[in-house]
Order: sequence, then C-alpha cells, then structure tokens
Amino acid sequence: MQNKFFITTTLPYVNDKPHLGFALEIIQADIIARYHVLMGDEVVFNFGTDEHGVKIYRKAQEQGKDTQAYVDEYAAKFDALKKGLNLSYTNFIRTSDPKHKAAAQEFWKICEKNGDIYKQIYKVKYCVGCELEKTDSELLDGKCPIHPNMAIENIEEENYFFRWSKHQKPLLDFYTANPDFVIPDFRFNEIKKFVEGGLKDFSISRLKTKMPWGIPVPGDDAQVMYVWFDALINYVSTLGWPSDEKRFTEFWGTRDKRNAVQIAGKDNLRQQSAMWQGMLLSAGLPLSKHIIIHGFINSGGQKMSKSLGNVIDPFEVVEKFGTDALRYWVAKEANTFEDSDFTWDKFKESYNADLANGLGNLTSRITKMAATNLTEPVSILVDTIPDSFKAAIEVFDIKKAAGIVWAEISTLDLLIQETKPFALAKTDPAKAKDIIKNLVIRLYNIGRMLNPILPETSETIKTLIQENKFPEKPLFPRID
RNA sequence: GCCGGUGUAGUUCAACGGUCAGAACGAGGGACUCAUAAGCCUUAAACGGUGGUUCGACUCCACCCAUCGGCACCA
Repeated sequence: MQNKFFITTTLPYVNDKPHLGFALEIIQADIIARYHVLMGDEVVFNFGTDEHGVKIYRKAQEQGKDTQAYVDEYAAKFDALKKGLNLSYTNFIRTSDPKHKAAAQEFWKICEKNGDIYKQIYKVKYCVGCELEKTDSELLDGKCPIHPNMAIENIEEENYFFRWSKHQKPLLDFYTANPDFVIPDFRFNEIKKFVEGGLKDFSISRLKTKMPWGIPVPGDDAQVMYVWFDALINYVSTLGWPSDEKRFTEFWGTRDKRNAVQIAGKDNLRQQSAMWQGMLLSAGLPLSKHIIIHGFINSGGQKMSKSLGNVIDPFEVVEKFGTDALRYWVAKEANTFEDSDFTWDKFKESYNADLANGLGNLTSRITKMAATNLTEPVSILVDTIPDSFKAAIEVFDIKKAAGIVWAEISTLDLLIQETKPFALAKTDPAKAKDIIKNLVIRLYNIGRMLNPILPETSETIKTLIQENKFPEKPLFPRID
C-alpha cells in the first residue's frame, strides 16, 4: 500500500508580504515533501494563510479596506509563492474558509464537552496612549515605554479559557515516550523545561465588540475565538476533519501511528509543540509525529529590520539569480536548525563556487563530452540515490543531504581530472566512451538527488542526458 | 535576575581524553584544457582567558570574559 505523508508549514499571518524567513520554512517543507513524492509516497503538503485577529482588522481599517477584501489580497500574494519559489504544496488553506470555520467550531465544542473550556475574568493591561492592550513583557517598570507618563489601565473582561494546565502531565509523558518528537533536540529541551515549569490556562476568546474579525464562539454571540485557537486547527481542517474521517486518519494518523510532520520557526516552538498538542489531547485526536524547528535568518550579523535597511526580499533573489539559486541557498548554505546569515556578498560567493563552478560547470563538461563522443544517449537503467542522502532527509537534515550532493559533484570533477576521458578520446576512444558513460550515469543520479532541492535544474540535467545534448547557455552563469 | 547553549583558520562549520586539530569558501603559487578563465595540484592560515583533574585536554571540572536563546497569552 502506498505510504501517506503529511507535512505542513505554519500559516503566515497576513499583515506583511512574505519575507525571507518564511521562504526558508516553506522551501524546507517543499524539499521534504518532494523527496517523499520521489520515494513514491502519497503526499499532502499544507500551507495557507492565518487571516483572523485584531491586527489584521486594524490594518484593513487603516487602509480603508473591507477586511475580507484585504485578506483576499494578501492570500493571493502568499499563494504567488507557489510559482515564485516553485513549490509543490497540495493544500492552500485560509482560516477565513467556511470549512475551516466549521472545523474550528466543532473542535471548540469537543474541548468544551470534555471540560477544557471555561469562562473567566481576564485582566488586561491597556495603554490609553497606544490604544492597545499590553503584556507585562512589553511594559517597562509597569509603564508603556512609548507613553511613560500615562497610566496603564487595568481592564477586566470575561473570556473563555482553555484548560492547558490539565494536560501538563500527559504532555510530559508524551515527550518522554517520544524522544524525537521535537527536532532538533535543543529545542525539545527548551519546551520540556517550559512545560515542566507549569502550564497556565490561556485565554482563547475575545469580545466581539472589540474584535469583530474572528470565528464566532459556538453558543455565545458575544465572543469570537482568539486567533491562536482558531489558526492551529487548520492543520486538521485542511484534511477535511471532522467530516472526512478517512482522509484525516490516513494523513494525520492515529494514536498508534502518528503521521503529521509540522515545520515551524523557533518563535513558534511553544504554540506548535505544547499548546496545539494540548488542544489535540483535549479533543481526543492523535498528536503530531514531529515538530521541526528552524532558526531565523539574519543579515550581516543583525536581525533584518526596515530601519537598518538590511531586509532581504526573497523575490529579489529569485529575480536576479533564479528560483533554484534561492532554493540552493536554503538547502546548502542556510543552517537547517540554527540561525543563518544572509548577505549578498556571501550569497554570490557560494553561488559562484557551488552553482557556477560546481554543478553548472560539471554539467557542461560531462554533457559536452557525451555529445561529442557518444553517438546516442546513455540509457539509464537504475536510479540510485545513496542511502546516506535518504537517511539525512529522513531526519530532516536538509543541509547534510545537500552536502552529500555537492560532495559527489567534487568527486566527479576529480574523476574527470584523473581519468582524462577528453585526452583518451584521441588515443583510446573505446575506453573514453566507457568513462564518459559512467560519468553521465553519475551525473544523472546527481540530478535525481537534486529533484527535491532544485526541481527545475534537476529536470534540465535529466533532459540533457536523455537527449545527449549539452547546454546552449550556462546553467548558472558566474556572477561578477 | 534565573535557566540553557555557544566561543576552533579571514569566513562558515567538523572532530577527538593521546599519531602533524579536519573540510569548504576566500587568499598566494603551479601544471593542464573536456568545461562557465571553470576543474586539478599545491602553500599559508585556528583550539576566548585563567586555574584545576590527568602520565597527557581543544575535548572533563571551576571561575572569568564574550555572545546567543528561553523565562507565557507576542500570529
């Protein structure tokens, strides 16, 4: 039976255009998803947009737009990533989708029935100057840093709470029983420590009068769901839960065979690996299989920020150097689990070394020798992907997998140098042909390994080999 | 403040209680030419600091310095 594979990114919040950090996440997910397709699995790869919440509501009002029109516009921008980054996602879910809304309400009802949702007075600190609610961590000596001479008001409102505290023990037991639940391990330690420290129930609704843009709480017209509660449910609503039980079970898995792989940034560690899992426990659904946590991308050693002017736009990379150049950077140069640093200079250096001088040049020299010396295309009988490559991707270590591909590229360059087929062609054509055929086969296998990482380049290489042609133009021209 | 991580060549990363601490990129030199002045060979280049444990530490311990992250409602 065909293996089912499910992977999802987090849903970006639609208050800004896609940035390089999110491109990293979705390209990583895409590489993993494409790998599983290559291995013959049936894959659901989920992505979409998180469209509720007060920030979005305000932003739409600022721009004088209807909220739905505003989110439609942003959803389209994010969906454009598919083409720009050559993504293979199968599902694009929007939290404003009626099916998602219905799923969120059903999820709520189950949690409520199981005694995990209750009403309580919720105290919020409010800065009159900002006209915003503030958290303790945002305050300096109990005052708003922007308006230090204005008093912070304490507002009380009645909200629904989720009984997270009840699930502390089950969560910890689950963590212990599944030592590879969160990847990498240092993030797992972080969340374990956090949960061990005790879980405080969190608020999962807001007054509709204050925040009209949200999913109505079942049975209470005065309240809407807080975005977190609503948004996390997309991971199951995208699979048709609760109505399509078969599909849900196949891809999300069961308690005995959990199947859902989630990828998220380090700022999402808690939400994905503790809050969401607590919600799943409450709803009686299987937990996720893996939560993969990636780092952030800095630029020149500093956080990207508009004021520093060091923000890197992923589309600019794509426009200048192509989609595969960006995908290459994410896979081979960026750290898979730790923070990474992007600068144009370093990008160009590695592009020249690995894509122009490495992969591109190797493809040219081998296909040129093949086209010159072989009368017909080499027939590829077996497709071989090294076990080490498979092992790396199966533990989501994309950078390691990419390293294996580039090690093979170096090996072939060296092999050409040592066996000199270009010289042998003049003295011993038969032997030269054998060597060239072998090089072509090994190049083909590089192309196959590149299928998940650089889909377009992979296809180009395979086509050149199948047609016994060489590239008219360099695959990756050098950058000066 | 509390907890945790990190600190190795110009840069990004490895490794190990004990042969000259590895690699890649970058830099210098060389021979070649199938290829995108690419590839190959080659040279130079590093263990944050102070003590301690040990026959012996980059690797273990203590302290110091530097740096990063977490410490709950921030999507």
